[in-house]
Amino acid sequence: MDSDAGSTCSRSSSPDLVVDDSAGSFFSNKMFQTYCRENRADSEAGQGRTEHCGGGGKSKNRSDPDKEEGQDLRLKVNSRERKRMHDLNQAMDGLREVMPYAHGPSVRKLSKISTLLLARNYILMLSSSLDEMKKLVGDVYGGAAAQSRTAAHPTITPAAATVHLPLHPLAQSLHSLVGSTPSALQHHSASTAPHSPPSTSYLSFHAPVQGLLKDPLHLAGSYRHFPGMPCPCSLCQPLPTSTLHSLSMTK
DNA sequence: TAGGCCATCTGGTCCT
DNA sequence: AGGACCAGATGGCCTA
Repeated sequence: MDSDAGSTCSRSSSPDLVVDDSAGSFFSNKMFQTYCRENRADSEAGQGRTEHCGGGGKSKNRSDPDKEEGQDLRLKVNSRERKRMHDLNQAMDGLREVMPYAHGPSVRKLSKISTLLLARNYILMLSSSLDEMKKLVGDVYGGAAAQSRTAAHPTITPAAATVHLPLHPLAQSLHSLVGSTPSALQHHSASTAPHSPPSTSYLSFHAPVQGLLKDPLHLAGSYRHFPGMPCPCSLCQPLPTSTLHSLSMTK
């Protein structure tokens, strides 16, 4: 397809570039070009046919409304499909927003496949961290509760302890998770149990997924981790300098 | 320049 | 019948 107008919207998955697909801009950009091209092609084809048929005006009159109807249908279908894909991309952007990688104008957007793979591993990492934390809290406050009972202190339930005690170190580690947009995950941490400090494991891929990409650090080529800012967080520390360098990529 | 990623078009299939 | 979903094809943009 000739999609010259695609230059204006070829990276339109980000909300600010998404072309309003509603009726107001129905013929904007590519749609307009396609519409013009098809009209031109049709008129040319119509000319050719009339020339070829040698004045078959009747058949032309009969076929044109059908053709226009078909065109309208095709345009409608195209528009719906475009809108569907835009919605999908918006959802993908929403997912990117809550993913633990640096967001910014100088940072290249995660690709779709990278977003999905990172999301998967992020969820797996959070799940295992949550399990680990539950275990730890159970161990610590199981003993603490027994002690408090003997000391006539108010009983602290493990759930309450989960909410209060480990918040400080976790808040720090959360910083490393959310990168430059710590607020992105704040509602998560507030509504769910706190998590243990993240490991770097969520950045790498587990065996079944690994085959999808050339290397486990394929993600690294898609975004920069804390651009321009040395990050002392636990997530960055274990990574060798060379790895961090390969992680960074500017536009 | 090759390869990756993407948007769009298009035809097919399934569902309501 | 109309709409949603899907996958293949195509062409543009960007980066190494």
